[in-house]
Amino acid sequence: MRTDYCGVLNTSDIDREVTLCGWVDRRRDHGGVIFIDLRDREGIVQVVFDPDSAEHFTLADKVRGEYVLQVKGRVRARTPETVNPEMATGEIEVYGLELDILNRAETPPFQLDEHIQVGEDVRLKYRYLDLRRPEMLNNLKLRSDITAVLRRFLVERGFMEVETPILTRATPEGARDYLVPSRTHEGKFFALPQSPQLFKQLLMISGVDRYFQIAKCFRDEDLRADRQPEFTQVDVEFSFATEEEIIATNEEMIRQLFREVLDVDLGQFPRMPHAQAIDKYGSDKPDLRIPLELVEVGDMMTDVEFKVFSGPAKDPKGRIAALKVPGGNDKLSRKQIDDYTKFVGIYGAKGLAYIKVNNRADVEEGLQSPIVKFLPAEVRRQLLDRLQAEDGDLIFFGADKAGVVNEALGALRCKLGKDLDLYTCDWAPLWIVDFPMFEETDDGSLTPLHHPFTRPACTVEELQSNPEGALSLAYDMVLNGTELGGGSLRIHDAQMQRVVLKILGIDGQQAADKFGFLLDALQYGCPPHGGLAFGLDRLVMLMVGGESIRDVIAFPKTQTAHCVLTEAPSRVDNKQLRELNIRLREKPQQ
RNA sequence: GGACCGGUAGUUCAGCUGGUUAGAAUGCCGGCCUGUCACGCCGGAGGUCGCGGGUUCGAGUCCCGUCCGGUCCGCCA
Repeated sequence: MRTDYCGVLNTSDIDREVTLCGWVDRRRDHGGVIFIDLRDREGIVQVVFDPDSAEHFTLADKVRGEYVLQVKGRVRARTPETVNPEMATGEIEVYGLELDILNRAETPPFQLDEHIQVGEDVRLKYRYLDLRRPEMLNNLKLRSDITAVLRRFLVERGFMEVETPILTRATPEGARDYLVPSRTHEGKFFALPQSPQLFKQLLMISGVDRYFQIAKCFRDEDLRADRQPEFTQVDVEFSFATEEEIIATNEEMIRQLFREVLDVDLGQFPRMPHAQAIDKYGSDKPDLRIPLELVEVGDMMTDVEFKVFSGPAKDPKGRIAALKVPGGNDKLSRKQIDDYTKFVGIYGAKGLAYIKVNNRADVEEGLQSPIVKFLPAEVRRQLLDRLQAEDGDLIFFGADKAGVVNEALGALRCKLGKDLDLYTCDWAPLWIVDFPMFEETDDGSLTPLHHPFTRPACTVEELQSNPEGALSLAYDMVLNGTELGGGSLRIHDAQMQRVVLKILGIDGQQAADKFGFLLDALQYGCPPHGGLAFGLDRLVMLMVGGESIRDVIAFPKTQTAHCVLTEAPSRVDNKQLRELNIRLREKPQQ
């Protein structure tokens, strides 16, 4: 019977008899002594077979090749002069007494050494070997620990885990759905859930007043390093709770998670209104580790002889913001500034004006910039005062539609933080609150900033008279510039729900078609309720310090939503297609 | 839908302005040595330079197309 893990053995185990199972990680044969680095999910230990051991000869015959082994042996200290404490195999070794070869193995297609970076496609094709690497196994283990802590936290507070359907109904808005054709209902389709949102609201009506679920969600949109087509939400909902209770409970949950898993105290999370986040950071998920802020300077630019500035300054939808990089003169070369100009171009900025503050006291000669000649001395002085600029500072400007300025300077702020390593702390959590209810799309119509079931922070009458100005009772948890989770109080009143849908351009008939079951349900005594959902993959990624959620998902997809390992998606038999009443337009190529 | 980076040995990469037989490290195979630990030494095998087309006397290298992997914009209520 398996009793031990290689990697957790230490000096306190000396003289213990152990049974180990694992893979041969490396093998050496020195002076008749055979050394095997045996790897299991916890790490590696060196097993020694000396020539006097009967098992030695079993192995010596087969000293080539790869194996899955079971070893019985005794833990002992290494002789001090031969121990290299920096080596992965540590201070102890196992003296092998018995050896069973459980299976043969091919040489792995790539080396599992930690110091060799292997390409993503090879790793994914042989994911089962990639996961054998300690850092990947550690990521999976941490993910398991994290869900264990979250489950325990929620269950202890009376939350009930309820599973909701994977085969469900297409929702008309939001992301593109993954569809599943129905065999028994010709021409009809299930959709995979983008989130359990509506089901958890229905559960509130059922009286499940504290619900949670660790739920798979599916969205057929293009992938990113932090976006996979299937991902996991920690979904939580409360009946009869205030926004304050919901925020406090979830904040405590994340705080406890960090305390237990990482031994990190996150402290109390600050709260910031959405409008302030946009003003100061150009983002609704600001990275507060970076001590840079956008400063509004549009008011002093309305009359300057520089249309790039005066235009947006006079445009009610325009914005001019400045971003001061303290000491940036020395830190940033001309080429880097050019690169940043290109960088903000990605977000639609047409340029990136800047001023180098060489001598703050001399506004005539002390400022170095392609644009400073357009600014009167008085404006220069005002500008330097407002930014509290000092000699050596570099000031970037964004001037455009507000959306472009926010996107561009918000992204530049994060890039500068990273490039110049400006981080002031390891963890910067916060809540974003007071979201607008709607945002305007390009064609002038309104779309929900959160989702159409979010409760407005106003009455039906106020909402109808000024929908653009309405705020919602929504909140996002942000950590280090990543949106970890978001939620809201929901609409529990059928009348309010109809009004919101109407503002979104969904009339009664459409609403009945699309959300009829929800509107019906709201009439049967829906308690006031609200909740939120965390992106588990992003949370785990941040906690393990990963760059991509692929590193915390056992079997992720590539950027084209392809599984290199199973080669899914794949063609299916014509028989299957016929049963589903699907005919392909073109003959599939083999 | 778009921008950018990459694709050369099992793996990680080098290969300049086009010019002999495409290299290194590591892994693999064989031998030697050795309480070694990213051991060491000697030898060997291993490549349709992603694919297709074009330019050229000549293409890994230049051009066009395409596929794959990645980063990002759009998209992601």
